[in-house]
Amino acid sequence: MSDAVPVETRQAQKERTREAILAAALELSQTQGFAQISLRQVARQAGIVPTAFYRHFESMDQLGLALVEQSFSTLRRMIRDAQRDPEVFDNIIDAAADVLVEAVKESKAHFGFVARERVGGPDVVRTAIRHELDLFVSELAVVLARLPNIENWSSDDVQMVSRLFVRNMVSNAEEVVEMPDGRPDLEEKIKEGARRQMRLIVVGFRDWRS
Amino acid sequence: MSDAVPVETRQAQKERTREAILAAALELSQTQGFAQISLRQVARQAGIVPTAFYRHFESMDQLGLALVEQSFSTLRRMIRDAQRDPEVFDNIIDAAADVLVEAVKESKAHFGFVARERVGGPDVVRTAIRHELDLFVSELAVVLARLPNIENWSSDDVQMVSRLFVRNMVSNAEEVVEMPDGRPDLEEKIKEGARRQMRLIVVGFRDWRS
DNA sequence: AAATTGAGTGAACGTGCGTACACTCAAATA
DNA sequence: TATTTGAGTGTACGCACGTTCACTCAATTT
Repeated sequence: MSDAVPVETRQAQKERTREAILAAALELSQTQGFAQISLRQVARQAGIVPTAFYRHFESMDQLGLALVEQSFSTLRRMIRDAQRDPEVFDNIIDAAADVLVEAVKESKAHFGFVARERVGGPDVVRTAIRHELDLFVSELAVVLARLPNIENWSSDDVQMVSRLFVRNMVSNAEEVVEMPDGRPDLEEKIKEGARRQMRLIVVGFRDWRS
Repeated sequence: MSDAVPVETRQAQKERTREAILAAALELSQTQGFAQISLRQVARQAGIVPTAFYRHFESMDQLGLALVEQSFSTLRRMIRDAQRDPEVFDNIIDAAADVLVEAVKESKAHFGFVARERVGGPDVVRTAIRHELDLFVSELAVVLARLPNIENWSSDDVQMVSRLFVRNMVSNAEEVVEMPDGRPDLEEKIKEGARRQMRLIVVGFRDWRS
């Protein structure tokens, strides 16, 4: 512990390589799916030798779990930001449709990862994603329960509606992810579709009897 | 062309092997996903030598497409049968929920294949499944358009609702497929959830304004 | 009865894989 | 300054893969 030229390089360098591995795996997953990419491909793309991979993850499964974590932290931050917006409380539907399309466009890779590996990934990854999505449904249910039309519903019903919303979110995210790049018209179409679907569900709220 | 002891064995034998290959691939797909099973695994499970595979399919991709076809023919037969049932017209919702759970239970493997490979499969398989599902949405839209509440909707709206139903069908099918085997309670829960979701959407119909 | 066909065989190939092991050499520590 | 640490290297291994090719031998055709 004394004077040294670099402020902190060792730890930071390691972190940078770790990020490179995560980024490489995320990119390769987009075209081939996480389950079919190999440790060697990831290492090659990340610019390291295969054996160096083990300094950061003990297996591809662990790398997959790290990607799940990264993806959901992106997703949660997005929802948290959206909740701060006062417009959201007034008009959840249009806001949600906008937020969805915009956020997904920004984090295509992470949304795509979740949508794809939720059903196509290795066992351990699938399980982790399902668990995160279940958490997400419950979190959204808490938000929904405070909305005007819903405040005196049974909690079972609120959970169900929350599931319906999340399910649609995942589906719409799939569509955005599959969307070709330079097509703002398609984007607007998906947004409009999401808006209608949500409005339809919300209109159902009004006449709901359990 | 004259008398022979066997009635027809050559062609039939070939067909049996083909079915064995399809069955083997379907079973292996359930645990690992179609994209990660190998030609040699399929051959092994089907009881043939790897090279014999090529007598029936020119590649794994072609085998995948054959499985898509098989799965959707199962699915279509199911819907056709359900439509004959007069109860369906009176009470689509409960009927659909019942039909869904029962049919999916009966053809778990095929539904699972569609749900899984729709997003996780090889490119060519994904494309084929999406195309079939789009067809399916349009077919369902025709049926829906004849229902009391909907007959004077715009066709855009009907398509949208049809998409919503198919989307939910796929999601619920996923849940049934993931369901552990000896749990009739879970099954009833999923059925009830599907019923509620569809009812919610239908209630929305009544107050719908485009 | 003789000739043809084609589903299934079995050995062999080149390739990419995961992982082991012994290594280097700069940053971190003492 | 001398020592330790640990991220990244390079070789080497055994294995499963897709595909090739020349083959057998029973059902089918002539």
